Amino acid sequence: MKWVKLMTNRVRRTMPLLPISIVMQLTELTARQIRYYEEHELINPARTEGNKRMFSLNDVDTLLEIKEYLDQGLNIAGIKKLYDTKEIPKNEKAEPKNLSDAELRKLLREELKHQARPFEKGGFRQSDLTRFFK
Amino acid sequence: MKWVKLMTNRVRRTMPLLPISIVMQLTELTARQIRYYEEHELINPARTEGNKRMFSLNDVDTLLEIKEYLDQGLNIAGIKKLYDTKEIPKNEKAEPKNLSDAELRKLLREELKHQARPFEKGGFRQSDLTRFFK
DNA sequence: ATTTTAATGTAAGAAAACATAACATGTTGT
DNA sequence: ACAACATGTTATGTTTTCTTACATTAAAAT
Repeated sequence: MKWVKLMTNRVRRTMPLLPISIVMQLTELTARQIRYYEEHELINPARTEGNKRMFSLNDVDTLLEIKEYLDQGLNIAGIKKLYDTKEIPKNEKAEPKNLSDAELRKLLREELKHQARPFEKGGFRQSDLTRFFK
Repeated sequence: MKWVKLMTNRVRRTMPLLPISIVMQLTELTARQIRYYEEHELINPARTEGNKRMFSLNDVDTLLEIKEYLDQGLNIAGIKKLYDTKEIPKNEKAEPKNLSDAELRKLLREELKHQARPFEKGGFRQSDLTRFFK
């Protein structure tokens, strides 16, 4: 059952949750910029069935990085080279990748349920999604 | 500076990030159900300028709770009574609430920056939003 | 000093996602 | 059988996001 931990860990950071409007607020980038960076393959946000971009927390991280790099004077090409050079997460390809989105979300919820949280100052919630984001 | 910790802690759980489509997936509730629960004041999702609902992680938690309670045979009225009875988080009102959304997001980003993360198996990110969700 | 190029701004038109409202349906309790 | 509750469904309008194309601005190259 070790892989479940690894899995949910990866899932919660890679699950596409955020629409572009929120990412704009979080990163203070314009939609144009975000799409431009995608065009140049610095990010690869998921798409809904209707073709709308959906971003993961990892995507947001990357965008914040890109912003910093640009501030530091790098250009897109340089940043891309940086990313291309980064060692590819080897574990990534070893993991069972053939899980549907639905299955992954179910996984998340399941672990939610089974990790009963004792109490909390302000109430007595039974479940808490936020535990999956660190 | 202690309140910043408290603040970001509260912020990351109450910041409206998720559109209803994602919440539907996360909770396996229909849009109709979610709106119905809001109508009966079990949740109170934020709204965009254009009136679209935006949900926080706390909202998702609450929805998962509601689902469980309904499964357990409670009805809306019962659940509402439960929530109304819950002690109101006293600290809530003591905290400086007069911060704009923009300021709160800035706060988040700032703390991101200053908490430089050493390294990571798969790369060398400089910032990481996910740290704000636990 | 022009001219390119890179990054971003802006506008138009179409489609997706979401809103409210009204009516329909299936369950449960009386 | 009826009433109330929870949810489904459909219609219609608005907001958000998409792609594409052209404009602008600043830096780099000529």
